[in-house]
Amino acid sequence: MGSKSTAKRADALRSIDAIVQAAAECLGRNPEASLSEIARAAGVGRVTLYAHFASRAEVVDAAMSRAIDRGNEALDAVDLTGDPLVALARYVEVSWHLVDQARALLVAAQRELPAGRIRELHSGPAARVESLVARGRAEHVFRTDLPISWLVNVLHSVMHSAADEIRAGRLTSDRAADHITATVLAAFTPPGKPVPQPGAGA
Amino acid sequence: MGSKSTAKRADALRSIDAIVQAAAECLGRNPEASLSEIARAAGVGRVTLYAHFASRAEVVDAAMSRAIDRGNEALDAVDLTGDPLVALARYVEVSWHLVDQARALLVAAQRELPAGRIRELHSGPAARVESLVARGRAEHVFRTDLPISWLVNVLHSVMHSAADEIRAGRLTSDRAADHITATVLAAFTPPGKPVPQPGAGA
DNA sequence: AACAAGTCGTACAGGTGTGTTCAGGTTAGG
DNA sequence: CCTAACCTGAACACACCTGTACGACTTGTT
Repeated sequence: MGSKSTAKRADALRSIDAIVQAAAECLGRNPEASLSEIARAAGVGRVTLYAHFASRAEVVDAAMSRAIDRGNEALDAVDLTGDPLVALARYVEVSWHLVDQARALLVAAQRELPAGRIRELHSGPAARVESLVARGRAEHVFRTDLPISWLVNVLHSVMHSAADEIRAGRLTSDRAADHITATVLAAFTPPGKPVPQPGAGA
Repeated sequence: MGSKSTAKRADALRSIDAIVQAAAECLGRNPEASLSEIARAAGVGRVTLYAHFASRAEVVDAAMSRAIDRGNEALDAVDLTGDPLVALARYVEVSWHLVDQARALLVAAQRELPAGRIRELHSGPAARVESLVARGRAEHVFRTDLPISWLVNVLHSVMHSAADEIRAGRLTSDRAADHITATVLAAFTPPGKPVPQPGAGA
């Protein structure tokens, strides 16, 4: 495709980037942040924002896409092979606070974007966890008496739970990952089998 | 205190009740439902609402208080003594959809009411679960390597998780309680001990 | 340098929600 | 039955957000 016709100026690209970044931050704090607020946080005029994004939905979409891309990028670097227990711990370590920051943003997206678009954006990261859980089940490490979708949802719920506890001042960031993995690994253990202990390898 | 001076008419009391009830329903569906919407749902003029509640915050507070009271009432009828595992299962059975309905309402409250008020309203139900979890820990049935507040939060998170799954059509209401208890009991199991099986009693 | 692209503040129009006021109709309760 | 309390729709003032239009100024690119 010819990229010559729409040769944007470096100036404009900088503005767009600042806007998307500010949108991710503002919407991450408050899903109903106004465009004025976002523009101000980006250090640009409100009119400039409208010069690059036709509607609020476009801004939300851009911010959401950016967050997903960042997340995918970080998760690509994580080794999810080997012992499912260890792999899951590695996954949690990287993604728990990513998921947290994206939560409020997701709320904004759910109100501004069509459901299909949400699913489209979310399908990438979701598939990663689902296949890991499926593998753990096949290897008899994770329980099979509950649906995969349920287990994945529980994982995300517990990560959100950690974010809540931190906000409430009842948990420190450095202990969050440990709490999450300890909880989830126990929740994923097949009935009758002993809950894995932190020290015990394999 | 003289209650004679403010002898409200039966008419007014009926209106107030209708408003609070409608508020609980509307805010339960949508945390940012307008007062017009609530008044309409209550079958009452918008002005009438303002005759009884000075501000939006007062309406939210009344709706929230009502929901908490209802919840407390229902929970008072639940026997939380005996085997903590069974007691927890009984608690989940009654409260999981109660918690769900109150969730959106809580979101509204968090935006309209001071944090202290929220904590005040929420302290009653919270104490109940906390003491149950504490007892389970004392009896070596629940894990002690994680804080009580964390375990309680996980319980609530998993209940929300179930509500999400139902809304997404991946879970039916009748199976929700089973999924929740199966998950939470495993999550609460001390490391090294086997996770309880549904069929196995005591 | 010079033109186009970008940015800016201001201002306007349309929409929605919040509180308040007012005059007139309805109903409960002594 | 009769009064005061209650309900009502309509209307107003205020605030905020969205989206658009305009003229003037600044900046990047060639």
